[in-house]
Amino acid sequence: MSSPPRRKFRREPASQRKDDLIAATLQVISESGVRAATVRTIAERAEVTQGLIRHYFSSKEDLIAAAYEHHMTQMTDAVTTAEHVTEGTARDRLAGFVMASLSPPVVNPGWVALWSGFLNEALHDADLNKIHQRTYHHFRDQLEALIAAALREADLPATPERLRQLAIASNGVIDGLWLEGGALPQEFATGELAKIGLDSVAALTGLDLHRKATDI
Amino acid sequence: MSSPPRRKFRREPASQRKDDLIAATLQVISESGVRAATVRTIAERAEVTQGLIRHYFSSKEDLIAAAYEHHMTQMTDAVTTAEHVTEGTARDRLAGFVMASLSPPVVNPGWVALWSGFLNEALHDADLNKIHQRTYHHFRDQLEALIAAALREADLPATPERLRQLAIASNGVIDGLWLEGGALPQEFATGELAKIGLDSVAALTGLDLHRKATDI
DNA sequence: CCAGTAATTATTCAAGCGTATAATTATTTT
DNA sequence: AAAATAATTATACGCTTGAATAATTACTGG
Repeated sequence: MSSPPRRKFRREPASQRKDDLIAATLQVISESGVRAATVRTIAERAEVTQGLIRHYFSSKEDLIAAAYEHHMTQMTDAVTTAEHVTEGTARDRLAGFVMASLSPPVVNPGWVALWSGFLNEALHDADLNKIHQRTYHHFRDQLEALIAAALREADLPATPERLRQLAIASNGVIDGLWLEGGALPQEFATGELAKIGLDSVAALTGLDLHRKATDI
Repeated sequence: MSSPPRRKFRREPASQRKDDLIAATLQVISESGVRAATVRTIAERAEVTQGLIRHYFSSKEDLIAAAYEHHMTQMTDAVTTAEHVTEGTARDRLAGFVMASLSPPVVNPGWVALWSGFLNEALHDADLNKIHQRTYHHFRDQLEALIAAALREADLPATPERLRQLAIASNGVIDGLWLEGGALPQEFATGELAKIGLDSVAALTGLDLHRKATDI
């Protein structure tokens, strides 16, 4: 009649625990999809018991939203802080932005799984929809600013309307290629998507994105 | 102690019933996401009892796969059989293909919900993954054939490699814009996405897709 | 080093899940 | 019109789900 000993545990700072639970959520969804993201599976991945989730998040939905926010921030940051995106000529920064968006670790089946799972939820959940809307705009606005700077730099003026269309189109081709590369990794050779993406944004904007500025 | 009367029903041809169950599955997922697609919810939508699903499909997973296949076929067909895509010059057919891909009913939140939900499942399910791969290729191959014909028609020869890249890029921008239009419908004016898509494919391929061939 | 606190585990609950099987009834066959 | 058939409903089973609550234990401030 001996009951198993109560499990040992450590008390972690709240922010650390929350981050761990968010990380566990992202791992589960990226590996097994949204349907697998149950409180028990997530808790197991985080090596805690399920009750703890409710101690830090008011509901599972709340945790999912936090994980969504975290993932989209991480993904945008992975692009905007990548090499060649933070310095150099505007043209080089734009090229770096496109390259980073279409190379590992941004192109990655797990991240596509996260993105598709969250999007599917966002389409019928107002809270998640807001996150989607906000992060979409944030990414596109960054891209539009880079395009605007590169065009100005090349003395190719563009009206606000045309700038908007270029940003939407460039964002579209980046998104589409990113998605295809993550969903069908074996389909594309190393660097192929990045090259196609760079060529495409160049063709759309009329900019030459290949030669480094210093080579001119 | 009177038990409620047993519910009346009609016997339908097997193919009709299967189609109804598939249609109900698509309705549920498009309205409420993959997580809402339970056998009971689907059966209720199809106005039958849940046991019937197992009479026609060996498992819920089997029904989901059938619904996926059905939806992707329907979506591709909606594009490839649209007005201006089946006849006219190659350039007009290509333009019609792009326009149809980026206009209602193809651009539609419900269809994005279906697409994202199925993709999320496909990323960790071998059977669904095959459907994804096959339907992706089918769509892209159709697009590549149209681009090839339009380039030939305009005396702009392209190597197979360049043709592949143009198809990937064009497919990417169409997918990306389609997705954004379906996920954020209020974001774009009527016809805006179709215009941007047409401009983009024109810029990518070097073709003028706006003037009708007869106007030359 | 002890008392207080709250982070964490453990347990419980009602509802929902996919599936299996038995009972019924609409339709077809003879 | 009766009998056979199979489409459909009804019921049940074991498991999982998100959430609520109770019991413990690691840590902190005195």
